[in-house]
Amino acid sequence: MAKPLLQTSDLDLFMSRPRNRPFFSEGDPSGAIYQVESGCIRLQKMTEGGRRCVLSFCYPGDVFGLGTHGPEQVDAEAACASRVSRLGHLGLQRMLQSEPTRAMKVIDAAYGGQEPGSEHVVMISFAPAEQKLAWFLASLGQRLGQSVGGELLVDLPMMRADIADHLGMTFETVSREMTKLRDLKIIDLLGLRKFKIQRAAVLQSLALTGSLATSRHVPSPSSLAFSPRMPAPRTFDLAAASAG
Amino acid sequence: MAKPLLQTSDLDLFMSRPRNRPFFSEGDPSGAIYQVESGCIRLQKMTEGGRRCVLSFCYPGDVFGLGTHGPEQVDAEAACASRVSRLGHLGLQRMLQSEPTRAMKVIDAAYGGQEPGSEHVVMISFAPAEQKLAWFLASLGQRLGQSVGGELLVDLPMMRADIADHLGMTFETVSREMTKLRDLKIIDLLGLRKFKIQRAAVLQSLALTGSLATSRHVPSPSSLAFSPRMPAPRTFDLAAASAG
DNA sequence: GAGCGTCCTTGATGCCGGTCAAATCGCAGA
DNA sequence: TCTGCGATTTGACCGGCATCAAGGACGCTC
Repeated sequence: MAKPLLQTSDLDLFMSRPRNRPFFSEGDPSGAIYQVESGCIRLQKMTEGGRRCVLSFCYPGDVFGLGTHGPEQVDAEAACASRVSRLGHLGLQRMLQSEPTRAMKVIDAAYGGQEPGSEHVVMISFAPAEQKLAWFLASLGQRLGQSVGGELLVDLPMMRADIADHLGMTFETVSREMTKLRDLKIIDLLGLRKFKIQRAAVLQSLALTGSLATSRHVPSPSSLAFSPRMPAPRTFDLAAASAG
Repeated sequence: MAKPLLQTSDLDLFMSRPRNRPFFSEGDPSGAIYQVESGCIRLQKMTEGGRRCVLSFCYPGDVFGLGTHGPEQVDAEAACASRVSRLGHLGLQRMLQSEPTRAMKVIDAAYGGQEPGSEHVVMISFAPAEQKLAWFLASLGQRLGQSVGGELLVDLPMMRADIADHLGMTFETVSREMTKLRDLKIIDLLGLRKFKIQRAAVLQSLALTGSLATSRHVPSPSSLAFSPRMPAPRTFDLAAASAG
C-alpha cells in the first residue's frame, strides 16, 4: 500500500464498528473526512422500497466522507469489523489553512471515492451475472491481492449480500456464480472470506468481454466497432476452459 | 432556463452535428468545455463487446467536457441535431486567470455532469423496466417540461435506443413500457419526439416506489426501514389506476 | 407525392436470474 | 464441546425481459 493520504498527526479520532454498523448515515451533517485503518466500509443508499444499493467499498488507506461538500449523501457502514480514523471539522479547517493543496487533494479523494465510477455503471447495466462477478473479483484482486507463488491471494471482507447489492443481483446468484468459477478452476475458495485467483488471464477476459478467451488470443481491437447486439458467446464450455 | 454559465463573450467556437455524430470521443485530448446551445448530447461509453452505455444526457444550458481534468473519458455524441458552443484551451486558461472562481465553477459543472449520479445507479441496478422508464420520463419532465394547462409538455429529443442504453434495457422494452404508460393514461404520446405528462403524481409514485399510489396517500416514511426483499406490489391494476 | 431507409411498434418464444424453500456450514457464546 | 443463529449453498420453479421477427410509421430526398 502507498503512503496513506492522512497521517496520525492529522487525525483527531478513531472509531470502530462491528459488521453492519454505521459510521454515518445519509443526511448526517458532515464536515469530516474518514480514512479506513482496517476492515472494509461500504457506501450505500437505500431505496424507497427498502432495497439497498452499495455504491462502493472502501479499503484500508481509502478516504471517504463529504468533508466540505455539505451533508452526507450516503450511508457508510462497516462491511466487516472495521476501524477508521477521522479528520473532524476543526482539523479539516486547520489543514485547509496550513496545507491547502494537500487538504484539497484529501477532500477530492474522499468525494470521488463515493461517486459511482462509469465502469461500475456499465457493468451493472449490461453484463450478465457471471461477468459482473468476474469483474468484481478481478478488481478486488488488483486492489487487495497478494501474490503467492504465481497466484493471487485475495481477502473477501464483505458478505455475499454486499456483493450482490453492489452488482445489482441477489446473494443466491452471487453464490451460484462463485461456485461456477470455482468449478472452472478460475478461482479457489479458501473459506468464506478469502479466495485465490488461479487463472488471472481467464478471469480478466471474462470480466472484460463476458467470454472465456485464452491469454494468447486477445480479442481483436476491431471488436470495438459498433454492433447493436452483443453476439459474443454466452455459454460456458467447461471442458475447453479446464483444458486452457 | 436560468442564465447559462457561459456567455457569448466567453466562447470561441460553435459546432453543429447531425444525429449520432460525435463532438469528441473517449481518449481525445481535452482542455475544452462545451455548452449545449440546442438539441441534446449523450455522454456514453462503449464496452469491449460493442455495447453502448449512455451515462447521461446534456440539454441546452448544460456544460460538459473534462476541461483541465485530462483526456476525455467518454464519447459525446448528438442524440439529435445539436449545436454547442466551445470554450477552448486558450479561453479556459484566460478565464482561469481573470475569473478563477467562475472558471472553477464551470469546470466542476462540466466534470460533474458526466459523472453518473447515484440515483441513476440505484435505478438501473434494481428497478423493473416500468419503474426505470417512469423515472426517466419524470426527470425529463422536471428538466424540460413546459406547463400547459395543468399538464406538462415535454420534448423527447433522443431515440428509443438511446433511452434503452441509458436505463440498461432494450429499445423494444422501452417501446412496450411507453405504450403501457400511454394505455394507463399516465402520459400521452404526441408523435415520436414529444409527450405529455397527464398524471404527474402517479408517474412520480411509479418512479419512486415502483407502484401506483395516488397522490393523497403518500407512501409512509417508515417504509424506508430495512427489508431484505422488496415486497412492493409489482402488478398493474389498470382499472384502479384509470379510476384514480 | 412517390420511394426508400431508419425508427418504432407489436407479437412469439426462450432463457437468465429472481424468488421461495430447505439443507448445510461456520462462528460465537455458553 | 455443544448449541444456536446467521450466512451460505443448492435445488425447483417461474416470470420478466431479451431476442428474433415482421409489419407500420415517420421523415428524408428526388
